[in-house]
This record gives sequence, C-alpha cells and structure tokens, in this order.
Amino acid sequence: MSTSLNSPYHHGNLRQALLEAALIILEKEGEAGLGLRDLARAVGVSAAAPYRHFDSRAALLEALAVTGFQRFSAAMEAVASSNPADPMAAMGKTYVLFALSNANLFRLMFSPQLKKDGRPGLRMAADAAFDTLRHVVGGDMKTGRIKALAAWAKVHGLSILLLDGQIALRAGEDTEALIAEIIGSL
Amino acid sequence: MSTSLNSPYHHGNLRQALLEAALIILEKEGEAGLGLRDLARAVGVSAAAPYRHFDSRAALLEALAVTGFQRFSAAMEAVASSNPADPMAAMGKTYVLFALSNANLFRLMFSPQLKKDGRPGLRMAADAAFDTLRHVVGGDMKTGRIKALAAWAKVHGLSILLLDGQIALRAGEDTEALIAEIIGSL
DNA sequence: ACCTGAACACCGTTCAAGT
DNA sequence: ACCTGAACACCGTTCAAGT
Repeated sequence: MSTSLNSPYHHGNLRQALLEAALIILEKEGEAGLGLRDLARAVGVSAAAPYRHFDSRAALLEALAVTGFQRFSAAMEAVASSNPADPMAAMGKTYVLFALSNANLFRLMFSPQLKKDGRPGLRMAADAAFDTLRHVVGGDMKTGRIKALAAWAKVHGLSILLLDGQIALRAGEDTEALIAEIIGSL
Repeated sequence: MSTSLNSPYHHGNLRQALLEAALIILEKEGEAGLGLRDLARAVGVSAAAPYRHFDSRAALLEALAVTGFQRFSAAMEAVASSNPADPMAAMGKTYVLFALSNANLFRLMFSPQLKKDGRPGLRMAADAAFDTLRHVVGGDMKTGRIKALAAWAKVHGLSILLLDGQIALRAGEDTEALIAEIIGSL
C-alpha cells in the first residue's frame, strides 16, 4: 500500500511492486482497465520490463487471482476458528462480505478467461480455498454434499447479484442485514 | 443461423447480419474473442462499416445482451405458462439450463463492464426479465421477498459455479440430476 | 541479471472520400 | 444513405542492445 517515490525498483524487487500497484489499479479500474503498459508506467519502468517477471498479462492476472484466493482462504479460516454460534451463517456472511469489499479481485478469481487457459497455479489456489471451506462445513455440521453445494451456490450467487447491483435495496435497508436474512433463510 | 455467401449486406441490412454473426462468435470464442474488426471481416465488410449501425463495440455488446435477456424472459415465461407441478423448481431448472446452454451470452448479460457504462437499454431489458420472474414467483407461491431473493441467489450461483466448472461432477453423475437435487434442497 | 528503445502486428475509432 | 481506405492513438509482445 506504499506509493513510495524513492523507488528501489531499478535493481530492486520489481515483481512485488508490480503486484502491489496492479491490485490497486484492479480494484479502482477493473480488469479491463489494468493494462500492462499503464502498470509499467505507474511503477515507473519501461513497457517491456514486466516481461522479466511475468510471461504475459494473463500470467500477471493469474498471480493476482491466486493472492485473492489466499486472502479468501485466510478470511474463511479466521471465522471458522473463531467458533461462531452458527458456523454456516458466519462463513456465508464472510464469503459475501469478502466479495463486496474486494469486488474486482473476486470477479477476477472467477474469471472464465483465466480459467480457460488452465494455468495450474490458479486451479490449485482455488481448490485449496474450497477444500478449506468444505472441510469446515463438513466438520462442523453434518451437511451432506448436496446441502453444502446448495449453500455455496446461494452464497456465491448472492455475492455476484449484489456485486452487479442486481438486487435492489429498499429505502433505508442495510446491505449487511439483508445478507444475514437471506443466508438465514435456509 | 444462416452463413449465406450470397450476402445482401452491400446495401441490405448489415445490422442484423452483424448481430447474427456476433452471437455465433460470442458463443464460440467468448466476449474477449469478439473483435469488431474480426466481426466485420466475418461478415465481409470493411472495418469501419459496423460504425454505421453501432456507436461502439460496447453498443454492439449491449445489443447482444439485450437479446439475451429477451430470450431468457421467453424461456421463463414458457415454463411458467406450462403450469408445472412445482413452479419454483421448474423455473429454477430452466434458469440454470438457459445459463448452461448460452454460456457466454449469459455471462455477457451480467457483465459488469456493460453495466458500468449504464446503457439504458440493458437495464430495461434486465428489469423486464426479472419482473417477469418476480411476478411468476410471487403469484404462484406465497414466497416472501427474502425467500424469493434467496431462491434467485441459489439458482444464479449454481449457474455460475457450473459455468465456471467450479462444481466437480462425480463419476457417472448427471448434470441435470445434480441441478434438480440442489434446487430441490429448499 | 535486469532493464530500455524501438519495432511488429494488432486493436477500436474517426473521417474524408467514394458510390 | 451506406460503405471504403487510410489514418490515429493505442495495445500486448518481442528482441537486440545497453548497464
């Protein structure tokens, strides 16, 4: 989160600097607004420089998505290990709130574009994140696979519909309260 | 669906021809693979020609998304008016199957990119589609708003998770059966 | 080993000019 | 009125060359 001007990139760790700047641009401009040339410019380096650290724009996006899944896993594990009264509801709420506060990163994590070129790192990160989720759900409650999938679908769908502004809030209605109500309705 | 070579575009209705070709390319290549120049080439016209009928690439995509919502509405109304035993389940199944058999069109319909530049036509088409959905659900069953939103979220999430290949099918498992089971689990 | 400058093959978009 | 050709300002990516 440092926009340091006394930049050590010139023979420092450009890779990390690119990732940090990319995350900021991503969240502000969306995936389409994250150009490699812009990114290089933002970091004060030539247009070709990023290619020393990432094979392509897709590889850079994949790296971002992977850190997204890691942050997601961390958030889910944090709630799970806090032993909430209703683990399922608590995790669902965390899922949706993560999506809302990391909108473009969340969308990138599920980008079909990225998945299409089958980069192994992304698949692994995603699997790890969902394994965590499955274990917690499967461990704390005796939910069968179907119920677990249904809960996942509901929470994921709610995240995306809210993200896309598809669910209209009523006057004076609180987003968080609505989330709790919808998750609460089995 | 006609790839006629005796093309009447030269002073015919290029707009329609562009839309038809675009739908085919979209479903085959995805949104990112649908370039205006490629499209013009596919239709046998100069790169600048589409601009007589669409202000921009975004305008073309919006037109595609609008027809997507129209087809979606039609599909939902068709099931609804067939008076199925369990209207909620029947509509849910139709929803998911529509998404699966129109993968890239469905994704385009919910593209945040498109929504961001707030084209009125798209918003109207989307609202019309969901109004239909809400009326049918609200009319046939006494589901409250929360339950309706929860059902919508579940069905939408299931669509996207399946589309993204995030839900792994077990050996010999049928997609349609899984959909029915998940939707069935209240 | 890491970065730059210049180039290549593309884009979307504009605009004068053709019919 | 509708379409073309050529141009503009961009891309992502490559590669020789610099340090």
